[in-house]
Amino acid sequence: MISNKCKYAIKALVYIAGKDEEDRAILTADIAREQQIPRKFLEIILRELRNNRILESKRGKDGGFRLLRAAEDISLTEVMRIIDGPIAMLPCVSLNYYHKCDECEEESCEIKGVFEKVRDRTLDVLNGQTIKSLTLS
Amino acid sequence: MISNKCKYAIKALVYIAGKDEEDRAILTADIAREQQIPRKFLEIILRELRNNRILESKRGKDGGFRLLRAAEDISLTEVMRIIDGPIAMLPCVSLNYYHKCDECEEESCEIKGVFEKVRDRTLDVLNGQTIKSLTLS
DNA sequence: ATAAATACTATCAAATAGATAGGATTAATA
DNA sequence: TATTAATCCTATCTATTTGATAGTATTTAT
Repeated sequence: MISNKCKYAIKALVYIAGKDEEDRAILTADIAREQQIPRKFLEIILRELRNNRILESKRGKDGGFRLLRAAEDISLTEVMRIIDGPIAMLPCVSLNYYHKCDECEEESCEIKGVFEKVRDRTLDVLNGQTIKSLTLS
Repeated sequence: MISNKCKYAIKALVYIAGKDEEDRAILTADIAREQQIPRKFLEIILRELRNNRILESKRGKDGGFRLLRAAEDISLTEVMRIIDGPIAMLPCVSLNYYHKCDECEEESCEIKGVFEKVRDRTLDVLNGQTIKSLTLS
């Protein structure tokens, strides 16, 4: 399962992308209210997205958040990896967070192959998705 | 990611299935040693698999564990669901552990569709797999 | 100055992960 | 019946993650 935090992050980004034509920074409070996300928790999430160059923020009056890039250039997998880390089901088949299992040798691992296939089929679905494509659905 | 516990469970079952022709109960200590799994932790896992009718156990001298069903009748998903719970990435798309998200209405959820596809492609891979098929790979 | 926003720091509670310890119970067998 | 070898059970523990809240500092437009 993805975490609530990750779900909130995706929903917040889709919400911001949906307000794009308004040409103003989007408020944490608005997102929190509309998407039913705990406000202070959302603050943390938005700051994390800003620190990872998904969002830009402006402080003070008329402040808020905007997408730093076009919505079609922000992939779903990028957001998921920032918030939750690996997408793969085993560390030893992760493309972005690979590390060897302590207890087993990969050459003789009986389960690695299956989870490589799961990873590939999962990425087949996720790789095509962007904040833009989610906004349209 | 699946938990270590789940990985241990699968590996233990594959190990037991591999010793099938020997017609004797398999010891926790042997599995722990061969598969490099912490022994006391493995005890808990094996008991849990027994409680869920995957394994049978015999106590006392000459005791140990055996598969309760044929290895080809124990699916990978069944084991994963016993140990880790849902396979899906969102509660609202889980087939076996469904529950509605607190904060969103499913009819208007922008992300549900994608994660339904992920679930389906994941199960396409996992559903064909059994403890037997893993033993052969 | 004031108001309105994000930024930051600290903290917290509950759940989960990943175990470990120690003794109770059961069963085979000498 | 004593011994040995195994699972069973209960309790406990530490660290991490999840999901969040509180309070204050800082920035910015007007």
